Amino acid sequence: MNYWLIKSEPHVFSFDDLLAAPDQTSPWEGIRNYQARNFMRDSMKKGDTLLYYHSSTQVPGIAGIAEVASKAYPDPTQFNEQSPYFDPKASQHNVRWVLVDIKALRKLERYLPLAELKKQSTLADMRLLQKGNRLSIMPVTKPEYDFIVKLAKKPASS
DNA sequence: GCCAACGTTGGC
DNA sequence: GCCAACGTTGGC
Repeated sequence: MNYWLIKSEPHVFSFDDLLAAPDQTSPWEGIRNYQARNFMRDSMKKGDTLLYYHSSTQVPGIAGIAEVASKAYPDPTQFNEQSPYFDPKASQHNVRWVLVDIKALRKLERYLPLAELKKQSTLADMRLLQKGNRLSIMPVTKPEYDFIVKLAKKPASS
């Protein structure tokens, strides 16, 4: 069982949107970064646990817990000229991008802002918090995951 | 295969 | 909107 953090811009697709989707499941479209793609293609397994992170928003942070609901398969938006994720260099015979389905499990007891995560010495080595990190999918260690779940159960400290 | 130019991400 | 950091592209 692996743990991952995935980033989404909430104005595009928030954790609440995922909760509201049929069966709380949705294809996770539009990943156009090779490192992130390779994680999905090579390392993600159905049933892996996901921390759902909101980026590019007023208060970035972790909103909820989801799981991988399928293995990787071709992202159909790469073939769709109408899609913002269209990739002219991709074709049915030359699949460039894959995706996995994700399923919302539950919201965290409270939203965990990035600023609060940064204050946790336990998380000092977390990939999310490293300078210049731009990956939209990144591995999370089990200790990091456990700590974050526990942190969400505590009231926010001022 | 180098690397400059350009594009994107994402916090602030 | 700014800008640092990083990724991608393409000429050579």
